[in-house]
Amino acid sequence: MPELPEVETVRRGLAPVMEGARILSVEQRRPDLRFPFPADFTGRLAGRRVDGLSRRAKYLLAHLDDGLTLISHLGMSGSWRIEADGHDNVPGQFHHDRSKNATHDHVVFHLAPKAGGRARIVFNDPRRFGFMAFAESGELAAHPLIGKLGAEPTGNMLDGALLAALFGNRRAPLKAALLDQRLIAGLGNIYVCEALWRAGLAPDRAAGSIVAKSGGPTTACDRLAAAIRAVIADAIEAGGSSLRDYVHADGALGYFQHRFAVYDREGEPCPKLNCDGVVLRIVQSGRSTFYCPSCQR
DNA sequence: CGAATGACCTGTGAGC
DNA sequence: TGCTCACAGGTCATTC
Repeated sequence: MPELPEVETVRRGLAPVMEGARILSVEQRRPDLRFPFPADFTGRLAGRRVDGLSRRAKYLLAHLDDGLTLISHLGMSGSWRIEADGHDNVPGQFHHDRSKNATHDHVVFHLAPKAGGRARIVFNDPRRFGFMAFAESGELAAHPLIGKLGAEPTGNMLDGALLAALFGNRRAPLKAALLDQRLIAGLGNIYVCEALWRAGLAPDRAAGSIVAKSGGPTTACDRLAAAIRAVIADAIEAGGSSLRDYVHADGALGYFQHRFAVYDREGEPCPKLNCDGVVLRIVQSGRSTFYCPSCQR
C-alpha cells in the first residue's frame, strides 16, 4: 500500500535496527518476486555492514559498506517487520504476535544491530509485486530503476514553475501526469486523488491546461505544487497511511491515518468547507479516481 | 516521443 | 456456508 509516505515510515522504522548493523546471513525463500533476485543475492549480502538506509521515491535503499546498494520496492502488498532473533532482546523491539502466517515471508535478514543483540527483519509480500535489486558501487544514480525518476515531492524542489515545465502541453489527464514517476516520483493513486482535491483541480483535465499563459500571482500550478507537498508532508507526519494488509515496520498498526478527504469515499459529502458536492468515483486508465465534481474544476 | 492497455499475483469483501 | 466477481495503494512491456 505503499506510496512515498509509507515507504518513508518504513525507512524510519527500520533505520534504528538496520543502520550500523552487520548482516549475518540472509534467507531467500524463493527464486523471484516480481523479478528474479540478483545473482548470488544472499552471498553478496552476508557479512556486510549497513552504513545507511535512505529512500528515493518509493524505493528503499540500503547502503552497504562495500559500496553496494540494496534496492527494494514494496509493490502493492509488501511489508517489512522486525523481530527479535534468538534469545537476545533487541532494545525497544518488537512483538511478533500478529497471527500473520509466514506463507509470504520471502526474505529474512539476520542482523547483528549496532546496539547489540540479534534481530531479524522479514520481507512479506502476498502479491509479490515487490522486488529487490542491487546497484553496484557508483552506479546508483544511473541505475535503470532510479536514474529516470522525477522530482521528489518533498522539500523545495517541487514548485509551480517546475510543474509548469513538466506539464507543458501534455494532453494526458492530470491524474495520469501525477502518477507518472518520471515527472514526480513517489505519488500513487491515493495521494494523487488527495492532492487534486486540495488544489481544487479536476483529475480529468489535461495536464497542460493548468499551465498559465501569463501568470497571475498564484497559478493553478502553484496551488497544485503546494497541495502535493502538503499532502505528502502531512502523511509522513501521520506516519504514513494504511489500508488492509499494510503493516508498519515495527508492527504498530492503528498508527496510521485511515480516512482521506476523497479517496475511497464515493457517495460521501465533500469535506471541503462550504462545498455541497458529493464524492464521485470514476475510472482513469483502469484505476479508481475519487474527486468532488463541485469544487474540483 | 506520448498515451493507453494488458500483465504480473494473491487476498478480501460484496452479493447471491 | 460457499461460490463468483470486482477490486486493491505499483510498475513494466507492448501497442498504436
